[in-house]
Amino acid sequence: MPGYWLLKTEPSNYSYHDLTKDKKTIWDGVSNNLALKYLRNMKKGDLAFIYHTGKERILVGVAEVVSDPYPDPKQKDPKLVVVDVKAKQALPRGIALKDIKSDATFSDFLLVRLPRLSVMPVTPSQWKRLLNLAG
DNA sequence: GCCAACGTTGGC
DNA sequence: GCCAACGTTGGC
Repeated sequence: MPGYWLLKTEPSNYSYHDLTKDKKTIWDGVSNNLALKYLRNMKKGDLAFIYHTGKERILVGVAEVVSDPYPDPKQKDPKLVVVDVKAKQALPRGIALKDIKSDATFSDFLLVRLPRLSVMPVTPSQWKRLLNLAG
C-alpha cells in the first residue's frame, strides 16, 4: 500500500501546471526539519496531493513519488533530501482550503493544524475523503 | 499589507 | 544551553 502525502508549493514559483508540463521534477528546497523528516519517510510509488499556497489555497492535483528520497545533489548537507515526483492527475474539482477548514472531518489534518508545514503525511481516510470531494 | 506562528540565530 | 531578537511563511 502506498503512503499518502501532501506537498505545498507556491504556484508563482512552481505550479501543478508546471509539473504536468515537465512530467517529472525534483522536489527540492525543503529545509524545515519536520518536513525533511516526512520527506525521508517517502518511498517510491507513494502518492501526494499538490497544494497551491498564496493567493490560490487550493488542492490541485495528485503526483506520484517516483524515487526514494536522496540527498539534494545541489546541496552539501546530506540531510537536505529531495524526491522525484511525476504529475499523475489534476483534480477534476480543486478543493479550497476554506472548504477543508470548515469540514469537521479535517480538524486533525496537519494542513489545518500546522499551517506552515510544507510536507506532511495524509492518512488513508483523509486521502479518500479528499478524493471524493474532488470528484 | 498585516500579523500570528513558528524557526533560526547569536549573545551571554 | 537559554532565550531575546529577528526572519520567514502563509492565511487573512
